[in-house]
Amino acid sequence: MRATFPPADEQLALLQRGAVDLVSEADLRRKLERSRATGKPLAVKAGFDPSSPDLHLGHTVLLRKMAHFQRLGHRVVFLIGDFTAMIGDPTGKKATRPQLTRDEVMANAETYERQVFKLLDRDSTVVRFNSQWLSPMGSEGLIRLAGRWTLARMMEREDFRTRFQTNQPISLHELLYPLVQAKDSIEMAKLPDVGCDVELGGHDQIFNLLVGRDLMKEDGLEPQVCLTVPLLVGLDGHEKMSKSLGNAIAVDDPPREIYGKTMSLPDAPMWDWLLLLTDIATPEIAARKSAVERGELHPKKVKQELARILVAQFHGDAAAADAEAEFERVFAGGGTPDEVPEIALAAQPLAAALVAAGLVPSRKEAQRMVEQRAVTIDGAAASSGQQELAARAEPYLVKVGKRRFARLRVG
RNA sequence: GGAGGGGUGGCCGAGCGGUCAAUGGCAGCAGACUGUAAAUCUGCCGGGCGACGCCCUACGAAGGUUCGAAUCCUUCCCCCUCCA
Repeated sequence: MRATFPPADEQLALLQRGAVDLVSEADLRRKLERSRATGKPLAVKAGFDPSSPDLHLGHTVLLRKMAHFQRLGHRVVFLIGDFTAMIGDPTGKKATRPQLTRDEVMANAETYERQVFKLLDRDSTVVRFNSQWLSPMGSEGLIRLAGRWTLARMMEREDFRTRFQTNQPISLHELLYPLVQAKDSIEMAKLPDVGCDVELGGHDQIFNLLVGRDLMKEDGLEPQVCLTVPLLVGLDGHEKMSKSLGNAIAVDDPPREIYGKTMSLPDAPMWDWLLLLTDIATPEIAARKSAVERGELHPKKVKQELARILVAQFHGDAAAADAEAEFERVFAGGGTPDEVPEIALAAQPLAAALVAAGLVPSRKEAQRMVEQRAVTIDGAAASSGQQELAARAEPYLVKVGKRRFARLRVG
């Protein structure tokens, strides 16, 4: 089957949207033109670490870029770094990650696939595991690989350099990571059913991607084009989105949560989110931004549009509409969510009940919440943590803070 | 291999025998104001309890000295610097 591709310029426009690095544009254009001429789609590589399989919006920036390639008729290779994950990457300072077993890796990989195909087209996606070529390499192969780079060149990488300069530890095996990743590209390029024309990554990956490009050249292979996307800012509006920082929206989050969390995003990063997470045309985003700056458009409106789009992306339009209606009713209207979890408890003091219901982590905390008038029972502020929640036919409607609700059925 | 510096609550960082659950900053939580935005103001910010007092756990780990230790001693683990 000979595919037909749009003109290279047209393709470039989409592919460069939101991109940070593109090395090089000329190479990419050449590859695009060749694939047009031959009808052979490009192979686009992106690697994923299977140690924490919960995808969040930060990952989807990259996945969406992969989807852009697919939309243009190209093929993506979803590379699961099972080999590297089993080594266990201790980069994150103290958090020495537990080594994953084969079974855990496979289970995580499955979880990945389930989430990933919300955004990617299954038919034009190839899933690979890098243990396929890294395992047989052995220590000899690894040493040979290490011999292909120098410390000086490795220290060109910014995070290594700053860690070195600030006397932070750098484990030797961390130095191997860029090389191993490069090895992935080399091996994939050699496999006829895989290939590696372009490698995608977050902006923090640019060094690794470029090592791959260099080593491919050295091996006489056609070098990969390196394309990076920005790291998405998380809900705090400051740090990059990550599960461990608690500032993430997970792909698996329920619709109303995606909507609500999005609405809590500070205004400033909202424009980046529109660019990186939606298909709204760039000029239209700019138009909204200037309208907001002129005071002609309320920023909340724009954020709601963003929230709707994000929910729809993962749960469909109906869910988006529902989430918005719910949001307006509960937060703008001060109402009660229509789905409040109901929890059955024995009669006990309020503070204990809040803990039992999972609304607060400890009784101390419950006590504090009550003292700060943040706890409401049936609409009235609770007066004391010791107050007894007596058995009652009707459940108590309890609210803690702005967004924690529960119906406590006490019997 | 040698010499020296250091490991404190989510992070940074004071304390260096009692008055230390541990100053301060950041982050976080709650309240006010709002648009579940930002900024600002206020309060909270280890846990438990018959609870404005008491108890438990906590200052890398384990022992010890002492009426009493985050603070002193011993051993161990880890990090960093300089020399080789």
